[in-house]
Amino acid sequence: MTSVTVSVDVRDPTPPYEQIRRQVADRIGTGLLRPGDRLPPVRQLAADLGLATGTVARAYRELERGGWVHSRRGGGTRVATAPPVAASPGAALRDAARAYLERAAMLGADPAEAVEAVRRAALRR
Amino acid sequence: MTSVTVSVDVRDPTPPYEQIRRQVADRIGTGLLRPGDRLPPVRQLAADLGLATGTVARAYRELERGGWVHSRRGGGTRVATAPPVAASPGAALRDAARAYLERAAMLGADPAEAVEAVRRAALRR
DNA sequence: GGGGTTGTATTGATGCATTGACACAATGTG
DNA sequence: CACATTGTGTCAATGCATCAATACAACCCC
Repeated sequence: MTSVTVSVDVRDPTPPYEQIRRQVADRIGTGLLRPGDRLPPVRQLAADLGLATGTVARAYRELERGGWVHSRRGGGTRVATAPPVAASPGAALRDAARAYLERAAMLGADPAEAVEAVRRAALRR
Repeated sequence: MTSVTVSVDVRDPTPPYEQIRRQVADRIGTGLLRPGDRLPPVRQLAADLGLATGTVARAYRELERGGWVHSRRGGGTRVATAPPVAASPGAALRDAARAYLERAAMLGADPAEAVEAVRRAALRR
């Protein structure tokens, strides 16, 4: 039951509640967490991460405000039925590919070079 | 004189000094900023971003602590002669490709699919 | 050398994030 | 219906980030 797919880096100046918020939103946006999936109780996640329950509660509150999850007293917190972004691994892969191309362009590489770089990196595995 | 390639998002809970630190470190790591290149004076960058000079000074201090830049009173702040990471666009592109593959793997895509996704995304331009 | 530039340090004030403890409300379960 | 679970709210205390203003120190250039 190591479970939680969330971690907090205490050396990162980004507030812990925001680190949690981002990771959960990302996992929903990529479809790794799907509508209806249950998140850990605030107390449990807080204990796992070494945080106060209020901090995790803050993260869940922000996620709810963004439409990512839905919380109910006694009922726990679950991924919303209609998250704010298309949530499928396929769409996420397209997004990642597009972001990578943009990054490559910033580095002065044309699309062909970008593709080639991925091909080469894939071989190195 | 638009100049500075740095921006701060006030809605991001990440402290401004850290946002600046990351962007500058990234530009050095990608070779977009090269050893000896001059960074804006703290006062000017602070004015451009709407921050207090102390906040920018904090960012520069952290960058110096990390070996990214070197500051001298009256002499300004310049990119260090030997930044902590290999600083060339080529190396940065390889890093980006590797990171993209890792992300794709997290999304359940094998390397071949990952390459194909980039190829398709490149066509859409 | 002199004057402007630039990084650095300090101050007090303000707001936010977090902690730890506690209580309460709403839901689920036997 | 009881009881545990779970989210939520409150509280005071603590630390950090930021601001604005000021002063100082080291460097550059004419």
